[in-house]
Amino acid sequence: MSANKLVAPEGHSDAPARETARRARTRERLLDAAYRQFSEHGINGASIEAIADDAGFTRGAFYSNFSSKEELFFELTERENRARLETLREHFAHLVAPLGESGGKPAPAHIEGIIADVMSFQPDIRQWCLVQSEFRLLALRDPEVAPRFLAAAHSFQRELATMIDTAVRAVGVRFRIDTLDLTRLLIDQFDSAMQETILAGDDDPDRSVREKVMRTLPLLVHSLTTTLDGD
Amino acid sequence: MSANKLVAPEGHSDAPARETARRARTRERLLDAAYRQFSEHGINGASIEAIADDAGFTRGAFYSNFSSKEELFFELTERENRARLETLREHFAHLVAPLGESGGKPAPAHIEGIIADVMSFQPDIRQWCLVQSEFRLLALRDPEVAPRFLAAAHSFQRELATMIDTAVRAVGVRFRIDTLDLTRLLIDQFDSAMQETILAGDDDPDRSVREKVMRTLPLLVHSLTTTLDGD
DNA sequence: TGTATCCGATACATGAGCGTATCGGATAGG
DNA sequence: CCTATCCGATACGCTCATGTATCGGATACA
Repeated sequence: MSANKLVAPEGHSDAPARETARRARTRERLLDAAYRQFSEHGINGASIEAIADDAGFTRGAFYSNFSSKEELFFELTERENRARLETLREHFAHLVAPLGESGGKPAPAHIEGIIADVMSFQPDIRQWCLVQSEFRLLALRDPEVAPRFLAAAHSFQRELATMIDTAVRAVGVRFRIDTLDLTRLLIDQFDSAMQETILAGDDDPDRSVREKVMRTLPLLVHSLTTTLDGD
Repeated sequence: MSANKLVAPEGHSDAPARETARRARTRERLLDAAYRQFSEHGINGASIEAIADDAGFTRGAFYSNFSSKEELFFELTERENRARLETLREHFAHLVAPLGESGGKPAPAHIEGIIADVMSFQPDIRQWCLVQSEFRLLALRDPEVAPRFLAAAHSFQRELATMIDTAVRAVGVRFRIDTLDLTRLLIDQFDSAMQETILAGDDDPDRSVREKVMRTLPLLVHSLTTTLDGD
């Protein structure tokens, strides 16, 4: 019975972090494995042993790093959300750079393409969609996790909304509805396309999703936009 | 070791149904219990014993009526889908009756209200949403169940699309996009509102969903419609 | 009312997953 | 190189869910 965690190991520092590089690595590997297992079997269907196995460990490693499957799941969603926001920002930066360079405003008709570009760049669509669905379902059932899910969803929505907003301003059009509402609408459409694609058993899901989105999004965006000069 | 099912009990009738009223009742009770249990704990989280208990039986009754939890789940979704389609049709019939009676066409501006009415009348929103989400997630993961889910979803979409189509014709407007696409869009919006409502922990979900839908749907429908006389 | 059949209850065996206590190799610090 | 500590592996006991085989009461029918 060791008293490792019971007494703070630091004398004067208030940083509780006592993480070895080794520990961090195994945590990452466990998270990676959890990503695979959760997306394939769901949070209830994936056993702790299966996750540890997939990561190349035994359950001992798991219990040394996490206290429960839920904790692991939430850490996973946080990590992935961070990563998504990061790639989203990067991708957007690459997109708006040429807009400023060319000097003149691009054709407003291209706004749909820009929006589609911003949203379509989602690597690993399938796994992400599955884990996200699992997260949502968990949140729908359990009032305790609902705030977590809503926080993640909202932060993503806000981020994307400001991006769409600046892109739209740069192009010189406005929407007839609140940008955040529109963003939610677009996200819903995107999610729906993702799910349909997966359900159809389509290979190359990324391309298929983009095609699906582009089938209705242009008219939708067009119908909801107006130029800054009037109607 | 009885040979009940091994030999067809009928001499000349080709109807394989040998269902007692008793048997049918216990099946219904089991399905009801499964509805509650699946919506609360998910298909993986609900044990067979819990379902049987909830129905007031033991597992013996379950195994006497179903061969697996999946079979039970699919029968449940089929039963509920039938019920949904039924109430949808009924509700629509009540809605269009006054349209024909009054002789004149109602104001096209009311088309959004009609659509919202048609879609909003969904009893037991919460449980249905949860089971539906579970079904979708299962289908996303398992290519074997994807067709089942798609079949149910598409039949619902088609039904609703024809309803919207006739309602729209009666009112005298047209959509600028394919009716089926629009229907899907509306269903997505409706589902999204349902989920948000549940996530917010709102009581009286039915009212809340309708409010949410009405916040964006009118403008959306308006932007996508055009009168039959031109633009 | 008597009897054959149906159907849900009960008992049992089995396996999977979980959490903990403990061990031993790896690693960092001197 | 030596030692204290860390951390993942192993072994154990336990609970819960499953599937089956069998039993006994209910039900239909004469």
